[in-house]
Amino acid sequence: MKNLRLKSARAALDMSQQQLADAVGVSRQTINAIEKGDYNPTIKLCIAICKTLNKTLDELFWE
Amino acid sequence: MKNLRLKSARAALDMSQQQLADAVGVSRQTINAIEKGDYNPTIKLCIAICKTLNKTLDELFWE
DNA sequence: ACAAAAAGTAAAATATACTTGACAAATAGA
DNA sequence: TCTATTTGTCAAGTATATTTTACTTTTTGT
Repeated sequence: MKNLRLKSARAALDMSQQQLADAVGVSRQTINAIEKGDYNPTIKLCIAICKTLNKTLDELFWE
Repeated sequence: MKNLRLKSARAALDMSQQQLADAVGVSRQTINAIEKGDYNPTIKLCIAICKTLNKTLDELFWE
């Protein structure tokens, strides 16, 4: 299932996938894959994404 | 840095590392390493741990 | 309509999460 | 003290997260 909360939080800051990827130090494809939902990032990356987007783990990754 | 919140939540349910490991489907060494803090589990595993211990991601893994 | 940027996707390579097996140190109970 | 359980730790192997390159499709701006 897609992570629409992540996509939405990124859009709210007007960031591209590339910009978010650069900010957290991964490739654009990794961000794309996380939003697409077909895999399982590390918690460290999730936390970096949350901090960049001013959200918490529960807000973006809790089910 | 050690994850003492995880260790504490596990102790509160009187579970051994082995029992938690079995409950979430990983090895005991993986649980030990996460509590020891010297690595970076996947979000899927973190969520499984949280559900088993009746906690949320923010409670156990947010900084 | 056109061009440029952003997003979706895929295959092969690399980095690292996680397993297995094993053993020592620490803790708990009789 | 003695034994059993739990925890800490290590090395080698396997599974998978992430990268790189590359190409197509979709969206955005003029």
